[in-house]
Amino acid sequence: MKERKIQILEAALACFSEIGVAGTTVEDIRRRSGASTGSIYHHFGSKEGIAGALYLYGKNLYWQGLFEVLEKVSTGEELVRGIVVYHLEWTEKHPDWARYLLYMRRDAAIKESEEDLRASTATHLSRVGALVKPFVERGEITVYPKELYIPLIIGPSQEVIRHWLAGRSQNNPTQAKSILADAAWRIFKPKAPK
Amino acid sequence: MKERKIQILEAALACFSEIGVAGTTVEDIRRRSGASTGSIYHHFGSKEGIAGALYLYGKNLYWQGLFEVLEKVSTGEELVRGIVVYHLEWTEKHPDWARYLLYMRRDAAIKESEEDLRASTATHLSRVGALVKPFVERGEITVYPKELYIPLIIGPSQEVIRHWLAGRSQNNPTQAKSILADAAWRIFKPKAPK
Amino acid sequence: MKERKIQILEAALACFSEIGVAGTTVEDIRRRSGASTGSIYHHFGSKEGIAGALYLYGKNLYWQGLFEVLEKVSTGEELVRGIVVYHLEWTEKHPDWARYLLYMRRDAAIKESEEDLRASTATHLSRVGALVKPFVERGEITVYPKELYIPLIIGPSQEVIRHWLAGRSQNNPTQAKSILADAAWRIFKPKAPK
Amino acid sequence: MKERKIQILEAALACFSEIGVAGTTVEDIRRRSGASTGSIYHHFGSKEGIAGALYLYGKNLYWQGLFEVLEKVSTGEELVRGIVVYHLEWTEKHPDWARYLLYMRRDAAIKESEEDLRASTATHLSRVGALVKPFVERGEITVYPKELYIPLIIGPSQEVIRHWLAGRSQNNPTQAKSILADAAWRIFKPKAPK
DNA sequence: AATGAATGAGAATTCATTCAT
DNA sequence: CATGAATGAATTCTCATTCAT
Repeated sequence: MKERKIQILEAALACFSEIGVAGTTVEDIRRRSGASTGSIYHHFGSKEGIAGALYLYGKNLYWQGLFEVLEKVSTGEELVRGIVVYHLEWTEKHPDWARYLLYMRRDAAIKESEEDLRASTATHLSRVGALVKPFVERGEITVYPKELYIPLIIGPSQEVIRHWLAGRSQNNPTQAKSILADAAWRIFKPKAPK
Repeated sequence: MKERKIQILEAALACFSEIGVAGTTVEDIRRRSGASTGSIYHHFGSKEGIAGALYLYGKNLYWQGLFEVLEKVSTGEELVRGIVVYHLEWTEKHPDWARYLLYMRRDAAIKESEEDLRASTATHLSRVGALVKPFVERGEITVYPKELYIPLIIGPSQEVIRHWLAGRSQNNPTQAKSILADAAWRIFKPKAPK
Repeated sequence: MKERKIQILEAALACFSEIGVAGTTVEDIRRRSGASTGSIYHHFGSKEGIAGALYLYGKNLYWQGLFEVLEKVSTGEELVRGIVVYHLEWTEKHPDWARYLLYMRRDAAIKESEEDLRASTATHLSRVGALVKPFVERGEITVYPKELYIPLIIGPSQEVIRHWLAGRSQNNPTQAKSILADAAWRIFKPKAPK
Repeated sequence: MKERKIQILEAALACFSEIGVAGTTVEDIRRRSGASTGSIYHHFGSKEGIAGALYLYGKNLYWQGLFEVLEKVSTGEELVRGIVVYHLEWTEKHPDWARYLLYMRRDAAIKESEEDLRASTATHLSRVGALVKPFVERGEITVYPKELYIPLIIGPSQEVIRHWLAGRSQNNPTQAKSILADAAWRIFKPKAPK
């Protein structure tokens, strides 16, 4: 991507994270990025356009890191714990991105109908599905309805993260990582001896 | 409460739930409620005033129902399962309220500093603490750091709810209630036989 | 109509006439009318809204005057000459309105699809039709295809008016009124003795 | 002329004709022509530059055709009817050009002050004057004040054309050509037998 | 000649809030 | 209490034009 576009996205992320998308004005982004108003609109078309591009970009960052983790795990337990720990660590390392992706979900939902986001989400999910499938087939993790995997694995972590990102908690998310990983594994550990 | 005030609050809830507080204009509320601009300001002073009154009211609704559940449970398992099920059922029954309370959380952080909300939240939490304490002391549920109880119990349910409220899921939250309750209980069931 | 609305319309007419609709900014109208931006939008919704309301208002002015003329004529020749002369005199008396109605025709065409303008135009035309019909039936004026009456009667006058309004002619339109009325009558005078 | 220049002019004509010069953005022309912004400015210097070049070109097209007609007529009646019919036919054949020249008239007033347009208009008018003069002198057409010739000959046709170009009429202009030519001739036919 | 990113002044419009009736 | 006109600062977005490559 072009230098200018990146500068604008970085400024936007900082602003959005600090004062929210609604609270951020294009003027804020202009000032912070050093770009001109026209340039911003040239590249992104609208404030929503910036938000959408940013969401896509951030999501890709998150998923790329996750895939690296998924490719290294060899047991069901490593899989479940790996996802939880990655989620907590990534968030703690990139709080701005995490905050943005979390709070933007809804607004982004509008844009999600657009080609790019839809396509990217579909690709990621099917790729994850493929990586997880073998563990399920080998009976290394409990079988659940498809749409419950994500909630069951990262649900508790998400709640912890929300509190922390909202500034309502002093404890870093990773402080609880072993408890949260244990909890997730309790949910996914097969009942019968494998 | 006067008829007019209630009309305004109902209209506001519908608007806030649909397009968020920031996205809702006073004009939207005026149109939907049938009240005049002046009347709205007469009753609530500001847009934030409406949002605050609504938040307080909705939170009380949620907590009151929860207390009724908590007062009936007699075992740790009933406690954990009861909370999960209540959470899912209440949400499904009051999606507008649920959506509003969920999306307001962040903005609420600001408002939470205000007298009423602070006081109410503190009261609720200590009351819950008192109700839960005996079960912990009796060893009926696993001991966790204080700030992890809520995430561990309702985290997965929250994720399911979020998807549903955002319209990204066809399945009603309560469809998964037994799985989610099971999962929560797996997390809280004491390791050693009680 | 309320005082403020009229002030805004008057200011808008002056501006539009002087520098065109496209060239006029809402700020121009605000300054000239003394109203606030918000008030302008409260009453008209948009710049186009002002243009539309103005068009409707001006058209009514024109037609009302025309009806007064039409009600007084008693022969076919008086009818034809009366229309021509009225058209020239009205224009010369209200150059701002004339300019606006003439140049706005096209843009107004967009708005014409809206209830008000459509309805008003239909009403006027049918009323004129009713007033003219007797003369046609009595054979006092030549019969032409319906859609050609207006072009044939005021076509030449329109061209003269356009030049004058555009500032490309020193001669007032009414200077040519007898020639233009003669020409119109030549077109409509029945061939055979009536 | 270079291919690129022509592409730009054609795109500009289409745009200007559809939504007017003021309503057309350079971006519209860029998209439609396939040229780059820079290229457009390289060739024409400004949006006005395109409009001017186009106006000059279109006007010449119109006049050239008219001269061909004028050179063939041998009687006053042929002259008057010839102009009317040419005007209607040319318009119907080149609606984009007609629309553009018509709607540009006012803006053109400004540009008319520029060298090229002024000179060209003057040349055309004097040439027409020279061609018409003999008929006047021979008494084959009625004498009118100079500035009324154009309005009297093509006034009604212009009105018909305007309606058609604005899409407010289903009937093609040429459908009415014999009536309109008759009407014009009634205006110009000498009273006394020639 | 061509390209398209960059510019920035200026425009339309929004919206929470106030206030006279 | 109710009404709705009025306010005006703030915001998003447009667009002709310039300029480096």
